[in-house]
Amino acid sequence: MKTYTIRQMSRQTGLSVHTLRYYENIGLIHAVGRDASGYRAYSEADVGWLQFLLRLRATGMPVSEMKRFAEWRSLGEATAPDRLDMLEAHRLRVEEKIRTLEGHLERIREKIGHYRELVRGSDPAPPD
Amino acid sequence: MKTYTIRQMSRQTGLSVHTLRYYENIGLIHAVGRDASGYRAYSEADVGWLQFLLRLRATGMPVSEMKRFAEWRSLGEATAPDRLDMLEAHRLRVEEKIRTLEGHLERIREKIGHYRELVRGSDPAPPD
DNA sequence: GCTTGCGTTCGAGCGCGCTCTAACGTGTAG
DNA sequence: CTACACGTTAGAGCGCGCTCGAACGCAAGC
Repeated sequence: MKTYTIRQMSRQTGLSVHTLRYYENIGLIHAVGRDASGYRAYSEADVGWLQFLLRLRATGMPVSEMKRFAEWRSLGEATAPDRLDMLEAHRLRVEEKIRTLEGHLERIREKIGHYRELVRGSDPAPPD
Repeated sequence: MKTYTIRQMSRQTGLSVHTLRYYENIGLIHAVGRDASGYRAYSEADVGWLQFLLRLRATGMPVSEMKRFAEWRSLGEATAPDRLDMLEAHRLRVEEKIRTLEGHLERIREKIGHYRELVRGSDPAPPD
């Protein structure tokens, strides 16, 4: 069974080694294996889990909530409904966030339109 | 010419009065008028500007960048091209961000699908 | 066997964007 | 004239999510 050092893990996930240890400390990553000399030995499953965590982070889930999720996960399948609820709530928030961003984006485009006119209008010596 | 107290402004924008003063301190809002007793008297233009600032914030522009924009704005029309450039760069970032979020969202939906199966499968006594 | 490099823990520090406190001035109602 | 709400400033403090430093251990090459 292939394992990864913390450095390899850092490269795989883009997280710093500091952050990897931090995530473990605060309970986001549970029970990372150790090799003979006490070094962390991450499994493939850990890679997948971290990538999932990063997805949650990237979509704006607060670390505190990710912690709850991680806790439930470590408690086994009985908590699957709770995790499902959390994910669905999160999905709604992300969908809402995208809609909001799209609204803002449209207004920013309008603003850019105004600026384009302004800049074009005040250009010294327009071509033709 | 209608003006607003800081409290009215707070209600209009959703920013706290603390934050309104903070924004002024750090240079995001320039030259707010004062009434006879030294109280801030925000103009309609200030409202519009703040709403624009909030749009930039909500789309993830860092305050430091907003400061540069505000500075340029206070320097007059000559800086319009700079502001246009900044807005276009920002627009690209927002568009990219939305795409990224949509990608993550899709994977989260898949995860939810897996959880639904898991939860459904382990349900005690499913109906029919 | 010593250097070099990667690993360990624990705890302090930091950057961002606010948020709040203290001490004090203003203005209207009773 | 007093109460009380609302305003002012300068500056300290905070919550989040890392990020880094100090002091130390293990291991592979010269």
